[in-house]
Amino acid sequence: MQYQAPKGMKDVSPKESYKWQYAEALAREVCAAYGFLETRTPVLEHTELFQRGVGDTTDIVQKEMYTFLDKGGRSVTLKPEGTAGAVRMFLENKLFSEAQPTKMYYLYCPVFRYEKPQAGRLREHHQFGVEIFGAPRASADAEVIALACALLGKLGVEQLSVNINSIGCPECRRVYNEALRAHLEVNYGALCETCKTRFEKNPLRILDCKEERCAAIVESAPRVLDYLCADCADHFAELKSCLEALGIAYWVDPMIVRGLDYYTKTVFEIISTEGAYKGTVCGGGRYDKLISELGGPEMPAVGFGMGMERLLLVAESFRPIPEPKPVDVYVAAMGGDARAAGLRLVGALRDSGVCAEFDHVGRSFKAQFKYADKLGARFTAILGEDELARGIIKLKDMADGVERELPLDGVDQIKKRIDEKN
RNA sequence: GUGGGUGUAGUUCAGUUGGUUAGAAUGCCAGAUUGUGGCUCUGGAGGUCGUGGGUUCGAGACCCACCACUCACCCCA
Repeated sequence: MQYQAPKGMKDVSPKESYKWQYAEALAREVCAAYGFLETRTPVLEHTELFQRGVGDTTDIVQKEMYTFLDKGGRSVTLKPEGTAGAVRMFLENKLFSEAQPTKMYYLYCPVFRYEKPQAGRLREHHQFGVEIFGAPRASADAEVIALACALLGKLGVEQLSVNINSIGCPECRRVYNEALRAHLEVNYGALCETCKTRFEKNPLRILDCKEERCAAIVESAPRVLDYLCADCADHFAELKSCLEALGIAYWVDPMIVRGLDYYTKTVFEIISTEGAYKGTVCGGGRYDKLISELGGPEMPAVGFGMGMERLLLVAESFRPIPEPKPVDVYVAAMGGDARAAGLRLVGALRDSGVCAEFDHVGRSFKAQFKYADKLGARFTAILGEDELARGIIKLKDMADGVERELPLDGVDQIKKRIDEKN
């Protein structure tokens, strides 16, 4: 094979695009019901945006970004996640001066991370994400969680677990970090190498470590939830009661910390617990400091990102995605004049909203029938010299083989027969 | 970045200790039916055996390197 897509990048072929369109249509439906509007931002942003927004210490920024110099010598980066670009758009368009909150979503947003690809994790993937800016109350956190659950429900994903946690604001986190360090210090020698470097920079991340020895140490560590300040504790309590009000079952998982530095207070993950693909489908949280960190006003924010490739894997492990409707009528014409008449018929049918197909290969009648069958055509309109001379077509019902003569210009009658069938 | 597995037709795969012209199924095209699909039968097209080197009289098979895919780890969606 001479050319292939770059490593970790995958095509969506015409045969499978219906799956994406199905999920996208449902996502738009849910977003509309929840009052979110779509935003579209560039695939590229200035590198500083992510260094500042995602966090210099994260693995994403340190080693996973597609960063390069453009012809003007500026360092630009393919989006490694969706939020920073949305915030930049919000600020650049001065949307903060409108009535708040601003609720928006993005669909099929390509994001890039340079890492070794594996199941459900490519170098390029596409995100569905939502953000609410300017909404301090926990009902907003609950709303984005509810939105995610609603979409998953519509896709047939029933077995899921909503895991929530709070990592507090910078103030209570500082207190907690000290307590955590004090606990970890005793066992410092036993930590894995990466965790030793995390110890100074970001001890919270050690909670997330999958190394057995680290997990053992962390087990007895103090919990963030016990160190929340009054404001953050209230917020978390409010979140729980909002979720209860919305009828969303949840688990509090104090080990969720998320990989991005910008989170404050609420963090959450939605995990598929059954089916062929188990794992996180949706992750998000609150990031009250990010907008000001990127040069905007002090304004709270909450949102989530959902990898669409993974979403489709999960959805399909529960229930097949419905295939699009097949061709309504295949027009099989043979002979020069008949083909011309057939083309006119196809055009007229299409104008009236019928999905009509025509032969562009030069197949025999027989082969055209075969092909019509392959396309799943409900009807085949037969138009040969005889029919043309009589000004009719024979409309064959492919399911029972019954043919019926209809006038060649009888688009309405053909359409009526098709509508009866649908 | 670390460690495993796998690369043979469009696809899924056989291919014996290294031995003639690399096979099957499926899909595609055509014919049987000169104007009628699905079922059946017959035929056809389709392969630089991932790439490059090496061992050998002889390599799809053995050795080395590279590339790709894939799974796990790290991390994360």
